[in-house]
Amino acid sequence: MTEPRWLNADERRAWLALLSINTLLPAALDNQLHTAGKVSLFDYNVMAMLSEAEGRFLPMSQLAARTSSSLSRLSHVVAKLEKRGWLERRPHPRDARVTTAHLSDVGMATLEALAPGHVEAVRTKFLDALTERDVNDLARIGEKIVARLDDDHWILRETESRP
Amino acid sequence: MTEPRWLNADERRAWLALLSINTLLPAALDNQLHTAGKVSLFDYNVMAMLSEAEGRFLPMSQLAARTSSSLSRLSHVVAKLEKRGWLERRPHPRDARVTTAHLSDVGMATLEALAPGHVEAVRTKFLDALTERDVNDLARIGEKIVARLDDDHWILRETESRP
DNA sequence: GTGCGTCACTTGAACGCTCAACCACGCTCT
DNA sequence: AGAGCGTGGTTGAGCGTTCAAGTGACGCAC
Repeated sequence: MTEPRWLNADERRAWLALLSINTLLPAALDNQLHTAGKVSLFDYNVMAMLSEAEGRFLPMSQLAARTSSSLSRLSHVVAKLEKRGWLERRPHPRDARVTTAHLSDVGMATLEALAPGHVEAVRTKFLDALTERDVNDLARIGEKIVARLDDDHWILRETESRP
Repeated sequence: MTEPRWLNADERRAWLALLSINTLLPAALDNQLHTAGKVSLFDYNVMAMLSEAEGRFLPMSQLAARTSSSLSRLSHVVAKLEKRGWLERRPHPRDARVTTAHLSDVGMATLEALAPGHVEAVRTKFLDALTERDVNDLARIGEKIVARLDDDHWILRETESRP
């Protein structure tokens, strides 16, 4: 049983900052989205990911990967959004195990109505605090951390060349 | 109504990475703490902040600030930890409005038992992915973001010289 | 010294998330 | 063809968080 390596000053600063961001930033963005349209940040993201997909639909498991969520959490949320008429679930034609979530026209319209306020909030709460160089550094560092947590996370494949 | 400024490539990368980290990192650390001792990351942090305070106690509102949480959330959690015998609530002697949360000896012992595994997890899930320079950059950038979200957040006063 | 506004918290209900159990399907092996 | 295993997804219970409302206590004005 060897003595653990405690955090040095910079490590502690980085960790505490990340921890704070982690609770403050989602809260701030949730807040804006909730007052603008009774939607959580996660709800928004689910719809945004669908809106960017080919045909505006994705299998549940791929949608879960794109939102970094568990299938269980996603299932509950999709059920909620479906009740509001923003999404529709359909069985996959070739594989009866998979369900695909489709963004409806109403859902797309809702998303488009919410989008400007949301990106504006992302800017004012977060990006506006940073220089261009900071943003670049953060993207690089952030992706390293994501890779450590999930080495084939989809965001790592977005721009990368495939073999 | 002007056209909103959408995110450029780097901004999008930084934002998506932060969003993913935000869900994956707490989940990973929660997991480790929960299997090691039925404690959430937030529970741990509450106790850690108390352990570092003078006399191992803090008024609820200061503890809330140090954990970036609402007073309501903290109140519920402190009640839970108090039931486990790790904390104790006492009225403030001079101001009857304030309650102070005191870390008990049992709580301190629990924290010390959990700490090595926790910092190890912080390293393996997060810090080990980064170079020394990355850690430094992240600390700087992270603090800028925190400042934007809450301009007198306590972590910004830790090392800074006071007027 | 009596209102009256504010501060520091607490509470309960509604909602969201996690975890474990479950079901249905497809694939592989024999 | 059928047994067994892995995959994709759903469900319900339990717990955690948020939100709005409520309770005292302090402090300032007059």
